[in-house]
Amino acid sequence: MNPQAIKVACSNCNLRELCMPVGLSDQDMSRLDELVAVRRKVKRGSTLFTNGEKFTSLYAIRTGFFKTCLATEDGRDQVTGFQMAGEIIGLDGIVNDQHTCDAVALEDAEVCVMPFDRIEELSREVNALQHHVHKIMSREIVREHGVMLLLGSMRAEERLAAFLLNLVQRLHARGFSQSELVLRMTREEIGSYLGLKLETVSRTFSKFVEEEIVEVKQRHVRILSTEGLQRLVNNQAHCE
Amino acid sequence: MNPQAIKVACSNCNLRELCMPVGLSDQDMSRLDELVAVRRKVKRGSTLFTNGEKFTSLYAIRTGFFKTCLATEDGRDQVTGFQMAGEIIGLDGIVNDQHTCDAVALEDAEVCVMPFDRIEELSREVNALQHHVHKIMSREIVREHGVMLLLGSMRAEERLAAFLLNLVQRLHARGFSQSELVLRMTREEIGSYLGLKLETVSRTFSKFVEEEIVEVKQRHVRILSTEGLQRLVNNQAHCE
DNA sequence: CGAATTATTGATGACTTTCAAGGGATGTGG
DNA sequence: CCACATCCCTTGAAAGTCATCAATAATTCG
Repeated sequence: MNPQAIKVACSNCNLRELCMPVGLSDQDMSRLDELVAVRRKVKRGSTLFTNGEKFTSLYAIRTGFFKTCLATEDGRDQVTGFQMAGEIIGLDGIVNDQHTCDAVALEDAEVCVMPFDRIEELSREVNALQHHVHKIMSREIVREHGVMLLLGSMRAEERLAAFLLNLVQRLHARGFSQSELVLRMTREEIGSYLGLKLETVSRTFSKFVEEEIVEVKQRHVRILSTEGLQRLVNNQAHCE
Repeated sequence: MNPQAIKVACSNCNLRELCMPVGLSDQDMSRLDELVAVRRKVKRGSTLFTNGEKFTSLYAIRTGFFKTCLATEDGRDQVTGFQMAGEIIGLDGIVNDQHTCDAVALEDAEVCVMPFDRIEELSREVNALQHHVHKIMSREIVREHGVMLLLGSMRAEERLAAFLLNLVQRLHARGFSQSELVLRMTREEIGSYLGLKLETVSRTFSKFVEEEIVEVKQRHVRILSTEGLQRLVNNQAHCE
């Protein structure tokens, strides 16, 4: 059986509270089932879309873990985000009808493909969907403001602490532990996201271990003191 | 006469190509005139909206110049953008029905107030408006990706060069010079946006002057070598 | 005109990067 | 199932970049 032919139904999806509007009538909900054209599997290491590619759809992550990253001709490189189940990617492509970054699966993944013209069509008829789409985009804008604050005003320790707290909080919202996590990305990818070199990320992890804030075994991280991380992020030391 | 009572019409506005969809029928265009409830004047130094304030409207800048900035309780501070005539601000407020940053006028300004529920209503009926709203939000997301690249991977000179090029390019799109500009913000505000201290911004300006890339007299900047700035931004030196 | 804000410049120091080397982990093919 | 190649991570030493502290000058605004 072709996996792409599997009948898709948001109304039955256990992630729907993450990607869909809440409080829909049954009628509206069943209309939303039309949103997802197909599902698509993406192997670890391969791309869901790439810079320059024509934009057609938004993608809701069902399983797996992605990074989005910019690569300029002159060799600069920036991870702009890490995305997990229930999150929507592809918003960058709307403005110029083509994607402006790469979305790379960091582990085998599956996404729901939602053709954007269908989203716009349904949005005109289902008010809750319309508003939901607006909220998703606004949320991404606000998230990026936070990253700008991080990159613009935090030191290495603070950045990594904020990063870990953010990750674990999102994982917890998905039913995972509040204190344990498995990083799906390399030190280099973390560094790129945080505006640091991989050695700095590694050293900062080591420092946290020394201070008994976390335990680290390669990509397995156990947070021993959430407050310790919080204190770092809220540090007043470097502010006027 | 109450200035807020002035009859507002996007269809006659000389900025409409900047904030409105293009290629509308006369009929749709006249419908869009309903979008703008009133205009509002904002004195230099005062805020259009502030963090925590209830979100009601998006704002199209008619005249003047704004900064948007985040301020956390622990004293961190980050300018997230500078906005000029024809640009839309307030998108951050949609997701949680309240603004998450401050919008401060850096010179006396006037904005068109567009109640968001009216935008959503009209969006359902005028497809071009719906798509335009999506594009504006997507554009903001892409812009922020660019800022992340800047903050995450560029050195001071490169950041300031990119900043100047971006500013002058936007001003040029509004009919101003390609080579001369008046900064509306302080060195500290530039620094906050670029993740640098004001002294570093000042020093970097001085270095550019020494290298005869720009002339600087306080806030008046004349670009002598756009290519020089471009070369800095596209520098391969710090990339793998 | 004077106070306050803004900008410049120098000296010093902190933090991060760069360069380098070695150890572990992972995965593939024999 | 082991061996080997590759990738990833850690750690040290040195260098570079930017921040901080401080003093002065220029400008703006009431």
